[in-house]
Amino acid sequence: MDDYKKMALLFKAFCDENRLHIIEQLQTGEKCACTLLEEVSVAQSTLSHHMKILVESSVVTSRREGKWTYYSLSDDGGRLAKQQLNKILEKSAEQILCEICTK
Amino acid sequence: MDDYKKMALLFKAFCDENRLHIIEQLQTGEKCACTLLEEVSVAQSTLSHHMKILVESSVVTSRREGKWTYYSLSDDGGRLAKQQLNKILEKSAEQILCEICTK
DNA sequence: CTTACATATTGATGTTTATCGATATGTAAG
DNA sequence: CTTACATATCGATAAACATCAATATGTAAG
Repeated sequence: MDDYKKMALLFKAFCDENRLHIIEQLQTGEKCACTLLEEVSVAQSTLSHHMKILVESSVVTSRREGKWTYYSLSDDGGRLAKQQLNKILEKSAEQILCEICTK
Repeated sequence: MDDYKKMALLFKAFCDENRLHIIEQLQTGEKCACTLLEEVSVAQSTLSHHMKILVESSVVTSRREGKWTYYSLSDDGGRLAKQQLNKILEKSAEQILCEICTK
């Protein structure tokens, strides 16, 4: 089961304080890297590194427009993350039955 | 906002392949450490380390019974994780409106 | 075809994390 | 109060990761 590797990579998006901060900044809409750089106090190269991880995890998408790169939350990525979380936390039918019976 | 630190810690539960494997093993119900040790190919001390992280993230609960420690998925922890994921991925009302308008 | 600017990549460094073997603690049974 | 067994903690090590400054790439304007 190599699904675990992919899933772990997906959740890495949410494992770093700076990335959580970046994601929160994107809640109000698309932002260019230079705007994010003002909000998050890291070096430009560090921001670029985090953006790469976020895009690779599919949680964020990027769009180039001239000199600027705009980032935004991906609906598909969000859906995938929620779906994967549900999947990994889902209990088997037998366990649920078992819990009801022992109440 | 120190919420980020807590949130990052919570999602660390899902950032490691072995921990994902362990969580999946718990989907069918409570299991003792020695059973998990047979499933996941790591040293006993390593398993113990992962179980500590899982319990501290609130995703898993532990229960001691004699010599054995039993672990199971926590409903509260699962709820919290889902809630936090929804929170961090939630878009602002303005952005949603904006997206509708540009369609 | 330079210059200026935005972003990406590289290389180095310190920190965190996963892993293990060895040892300690905690618990039940003899 | 030993012994045996389950789990936790400790100390060391290697791999992964975040971070930065420096440099490269890519793009538009002069």
